[in-house]
Amino acid sequence: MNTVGTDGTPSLSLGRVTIADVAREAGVSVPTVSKVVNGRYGVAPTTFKRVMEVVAALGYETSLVAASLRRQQTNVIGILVAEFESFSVELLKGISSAATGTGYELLAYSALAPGGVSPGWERRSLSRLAGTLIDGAIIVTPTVLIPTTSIPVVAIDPHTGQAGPSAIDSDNVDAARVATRYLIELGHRRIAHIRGRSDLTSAQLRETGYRESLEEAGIAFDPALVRDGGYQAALTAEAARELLTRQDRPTAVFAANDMSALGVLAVAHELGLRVPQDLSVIGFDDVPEAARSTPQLTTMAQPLHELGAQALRMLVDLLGGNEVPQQVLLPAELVVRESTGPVPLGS
Amino acid sequence: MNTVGTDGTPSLSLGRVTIADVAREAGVSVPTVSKVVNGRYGVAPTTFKRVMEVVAALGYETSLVAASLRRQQTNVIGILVAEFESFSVELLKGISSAATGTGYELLAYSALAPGGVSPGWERRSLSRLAGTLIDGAIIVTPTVLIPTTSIPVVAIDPHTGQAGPSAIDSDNVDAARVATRYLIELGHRRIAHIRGRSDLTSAQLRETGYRESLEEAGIAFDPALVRDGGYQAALTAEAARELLTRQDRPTAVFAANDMSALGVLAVAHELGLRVPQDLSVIGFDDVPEAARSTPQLTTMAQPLHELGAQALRMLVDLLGGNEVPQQVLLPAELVVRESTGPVPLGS
DNA sequence: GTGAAAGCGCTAACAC
DNA sequence: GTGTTAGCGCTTTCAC
Repeated sequence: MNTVGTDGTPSLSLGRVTIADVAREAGVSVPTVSKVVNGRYGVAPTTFKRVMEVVAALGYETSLVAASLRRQQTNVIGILVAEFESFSVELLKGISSAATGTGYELLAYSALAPGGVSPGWERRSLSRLAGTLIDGAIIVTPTVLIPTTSIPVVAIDPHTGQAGPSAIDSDNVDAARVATRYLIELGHRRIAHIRGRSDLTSAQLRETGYRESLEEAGIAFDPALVRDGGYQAALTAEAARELLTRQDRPTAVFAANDMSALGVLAVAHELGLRVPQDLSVIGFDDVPEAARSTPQLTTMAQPLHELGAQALRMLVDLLGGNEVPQQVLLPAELVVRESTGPVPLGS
Repeated sequence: MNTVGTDGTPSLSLGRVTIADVAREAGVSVPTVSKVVNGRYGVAPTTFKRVMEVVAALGYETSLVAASLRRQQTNVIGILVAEFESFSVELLKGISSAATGTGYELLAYSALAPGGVSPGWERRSLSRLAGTLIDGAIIVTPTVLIPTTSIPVVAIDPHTGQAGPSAIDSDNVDAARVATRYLIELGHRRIAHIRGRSDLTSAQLRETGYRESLEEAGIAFDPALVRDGGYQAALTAEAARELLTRQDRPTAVFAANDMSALGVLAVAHELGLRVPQDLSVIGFDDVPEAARSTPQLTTMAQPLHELGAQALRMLVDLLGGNEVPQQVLLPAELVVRESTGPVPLGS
């Protein structure tokens, strides 16, 4: 990119300043500049000084790409997400604060598959980045089981199946039990459940918790009250419409996550049902939107920041050659807001 | 990394699968694999098929790093942030949704300077990534004026000074006027202002709007009521303590952003001042925390998602060789919650 | 239609 | 102390 004019001075081209530009300008070889820049021993003080001056003057900064191609280590941790939305971004905040001071830089990557989430995005991203750009990765809600890879990996909200990477998650069964039990305590007996993404353990475990609480209360499980929402508001809408237009419609809905719960709220509104007078809705996650909806959403709050922070700490441990647990479960907490209330009279 | 056993089959080493592994396995040369993978013309159908099969079998994916070192273009857009916190992360959501379908991938990068924000982090990150890893960049709240660089850049909440890159921001002067005017309408006359980061135009313009509204209402500007908060809760605390322990303390505070406003709320609580009965507080940004504080924060809501989305669209335009405006201003909106109220009797 | 050679910017080994 | 050589994984001429 950069060229040298006929007078020998570097031209002010638009390209990036390379190590060769610095070497030429300082009158030394490329490896010498490399040594100076990386603080290696074996450089004369005067040479060191001269090179540093040129580096400063030219504003040279080593290219992450070139360096990482050659080196085995980059001190960069990758966070792989399908897209940047409420859930992943809350985790990111926790990861970021935990990463401060560790010496690692953060690279959050989203391949943004056109046409929705394409299964296997994380395997693809991982292959593209691992071994070169990043030293380790945190993968958020993977769509496939991550194979044992070249670099340490930690999953948040992991995929179903055995033998995946180390994973962090909320105690989904317990949280789902608490959520369902809360609705039961409010007097509800016809409680629907909007399932999450069936390939994630979290979705399966939340359904398990739901069923367990029903059973515990002696309420027969009714398959007609369980629908798929895929953790997305849009996918939930149709399911909710079916559920809420039944003649024996449920008086309460436990949605597998907040996005789904918000989808239920929208459909309820559209059908003229008042929440919580006619219908109670409880979500899961406590993303920021939960506190901003009308009515505000009652939900099982996941410690999203802490989930992210723990994942980062585990990954740093792994990177340091330490052993880490195969699975860590953090407790979720019931946050009562406005979308839940006593069962309607006459139900 | 990958080795070939004495029997000629590739060993199952832990390293990444390289193009050479695929070539060897398929019995073709490396360039041929490259052509197949990149869909170039001039490959026999049978060869194409065989290579693709090996690619699938081995799970090969081209390395972003190696490819971008050689290529001039990567189809990756970089988002450079100091750290992942409420503000930057809300922008990220907007950027992400606007980027879907454009064919660009997103790489959000945080160098996480140890010991707080180090000035110039974005210049450093940009140098490390530009020209190789990313085709263009969006820089959030830069700490220095970004020089004209090798790649297109768009700034959100730009640095002061002339001739920076194209920038997106809220209409800060107008928004600050609205905020201050609202407090005045509530009867307040002793209105303090916690300034933002003085190197950002947003902070300067918010102070300008504040002063203009005071003047408009015939209230003399009192320098003693203006303190620095640096857009951070922690930095704001001391300033707020000074302000609120004065005998002629203000009855209202206009904080330059929500983090500062939250800092004021904390100090007020600590001093036993009731908000809004004893003190009104208004913030700026409307980050998620604003709706979750006690009391909930009245604030000037920036269209954070839209700011991010616009930035992305501008960058894509720039990347496409189109002209874009030097500056785009989006309107902010007053969101009244619980932290503001009429001036206390007897003040 | 295919492969040999060169080179992107950098760092690691090893001469000198 | 410093420079020469090699090579990371890939793409791009350009012969054959």
